[in-house]
Amino acid sequence: MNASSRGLDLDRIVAVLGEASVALEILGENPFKVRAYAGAARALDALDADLDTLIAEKRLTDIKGIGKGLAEKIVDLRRDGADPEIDLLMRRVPSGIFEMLAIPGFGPKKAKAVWEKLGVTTVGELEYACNENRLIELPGFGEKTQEKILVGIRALARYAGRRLRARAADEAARLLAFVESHPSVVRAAVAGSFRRGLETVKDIDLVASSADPTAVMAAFVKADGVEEVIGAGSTKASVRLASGLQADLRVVGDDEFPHTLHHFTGSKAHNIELRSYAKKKGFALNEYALTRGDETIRVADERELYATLGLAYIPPELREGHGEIAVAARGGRPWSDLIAPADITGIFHCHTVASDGKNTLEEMAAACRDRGWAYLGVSDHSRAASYAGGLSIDELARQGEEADRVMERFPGLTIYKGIESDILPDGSLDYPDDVLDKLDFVIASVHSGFVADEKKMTDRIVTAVKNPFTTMLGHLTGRLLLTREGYPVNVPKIIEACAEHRVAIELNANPHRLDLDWRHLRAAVDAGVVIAVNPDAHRIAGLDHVAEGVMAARKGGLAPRHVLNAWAPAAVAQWLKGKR
DNA sequence: GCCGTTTTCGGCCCGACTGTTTTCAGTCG
Repeated sequence: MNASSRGLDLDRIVAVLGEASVALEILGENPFKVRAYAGAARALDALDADLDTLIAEKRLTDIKGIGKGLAEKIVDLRRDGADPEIDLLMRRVPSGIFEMLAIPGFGPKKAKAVWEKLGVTTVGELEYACNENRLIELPGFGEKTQEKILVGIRALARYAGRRLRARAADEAARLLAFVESHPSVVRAAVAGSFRRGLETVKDIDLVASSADPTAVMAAFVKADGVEEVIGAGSTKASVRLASGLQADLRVVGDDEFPHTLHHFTGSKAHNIELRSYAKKKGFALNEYALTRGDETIRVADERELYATLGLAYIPPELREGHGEIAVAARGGRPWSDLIAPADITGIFHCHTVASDGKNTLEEMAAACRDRGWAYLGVSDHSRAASYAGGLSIDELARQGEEADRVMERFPGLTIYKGIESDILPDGSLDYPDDVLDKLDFVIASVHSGFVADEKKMTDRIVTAVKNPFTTMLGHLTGRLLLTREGYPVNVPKIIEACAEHRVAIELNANPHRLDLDWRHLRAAVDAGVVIAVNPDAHRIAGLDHVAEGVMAARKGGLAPRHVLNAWAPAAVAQWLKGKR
C-alpha cells in the first residue's frame, strides 16, 4: 500500500517530529513529552524496515519509543502529509524561531524569552535587537550573552553545516598527534561521530588522559590552526579551527579514560540506552566510572566495560542506538568479525582515460597490484553517457584487447572486463545483449533522467535488476552527501528484486556518495544480497576510497562473507561465472 | 508521551561550562 502523493517520506516525518519536539520545549511543555517526540524521531531515523509495511500491519508501536499516540501521528503524516495536533502545535511557534536555535549557546529557553519579551521571531530581528542593546534587559541575559549571540550569528553564516568525514580525517590525525605529543598525556584518542565512522561530521572530539589536565588544556588552545577559543575549563576545551571545524578536547585521569572515551564516542542514543540498561542491572554509569552502590568498578578498556555489564563488545561503528544493545544483551552476534580494509581482495568499478578517468588501464592495474589486490574490474561509462565520454561498441571491444595485453604484464592480477551501463528511462541497458554477453560483469547505474516519482524510479531500477546481464547495481539512490538528495526510490523493494535475481548491490565508496547508505545494508544482506564495496575510482588516488567504503560497511555490521570483493579471488571468479 | 523480570503508576541519563546569578538555569554533548 502506497501513501497518497500528499504523504511525507520518512526523512520528512523524522524532521517534523524533531521540530515538534523543539516547539513543545519552547512552549514549556512537559520535558518528558519533549523527549518522547525527540526519541520517536530518532527511532524512525534508525528504521531499516519499510514504513508502509509497518503501518499496514499496525506494527509501528513495536518500535521502541513509539507508543499509541505517536504512532497515530506518524500514520497521519505518512498518509496525509500532516497531523492536526502537530499542525496546531507548529502554528503556535513562528517558523523563524527554529532557525535561531542553530546559534551556538542559544537554545529553546532563550528563544522563548526573546520571543515573548521582545517579539523577536527571526535571526535577522535577533541580530538587530542585539545591536540595539535590548537583550541585556532580559532576566538571565547579560552583556556577554548578547555579545556571544552576535558572534554566533556571524559564525552561522561562515561555518554552516557539516562536512564529509574524509575531509576531516587529516585534521583529526594532526590534532591527535599534537595531544599525544604532550609529555603528560598517557592515552589519547579521537572520539565522537568521527570514531563511529559516520559519513559526515560536525566537529572533532578528542579524549586524553593525563595527570596534569590543565597543562594539556593550555597547550591545546594554542595548537596550530586554532583560530578561536570557544570555551576552556580545567578538563574541557572547545576551539574553532581555521578550517571552520570545531574541535573539543576532554582530559581526565587515566583510570577514567575508558569511560570518558566511551561517553564521548556516543552516540547519544547509545549512551542513554546503555545507562538505562546499566541502571536496570544495578549499576550506575557516567563519563568517569562504573559504580555499583558504593563500589567503583575499574575497567582497563571499553571491552571490559561492556563485559562487566554482561554485554558482547560493541564496536564504535555500531553504537548508534539501532538496537545493538538488545542484540548484545541476548548474547547475539559478537561483531568480532566486522570487515576491515585488509580483507579487501580486489576491486570493481574503476574508470580510465577511455571515458572520464585520469589514468590509463595499465596505470590503474599497477596501482591495484601495489595495493596487494588480486583483481581489478574495469568499468568505464557506457555509450549513453556522452557527457562522460562513454564507450562505443568498438571502443569497448578495443578496451577488452587492451585488458588482455595489460594482464600479460601483471602476472597474478586478473582484469575483469566490465562496463558501468546507464539505466535508460525505460529500465533497459544501453548496449545490445550480444555486447553485454562478452563482458565479465555489468554495473547498472542511473546517471540521468532523475524523476521525482518514487514508483517510476523504482520500477525503472527493478527492470534493470531483472536484466540477466546485470551483475551489480551502482550507487542505488544517486545521493551526493551535503549536496544533493538521492532520487526517491523504494529501497526495500529494490533489495528484494536484487535478492531474487542474484544481483549484487554496490556500496559506492566515494566519500561524497557512500551509497547504498549503511542504514540499509543489514536488510540487504539479511535478504541474501551480496554487497560490493566499489571505489568508483576516476584516478589512482580514488582507489583508496575503498577504506571509506569499508568503514560504511562496518557501520552496516557487515563481515567479509557479506562483501563480494572480500572473498578469496577464486570465489569471486566463481560467483561472476555463476551470473553468466 | 513512553515504558514495564520492582508493570498500568511513577519514573524517565548525566555532568561540564558559562553567565548570570548569591545558589542556579540554560546549553551542550
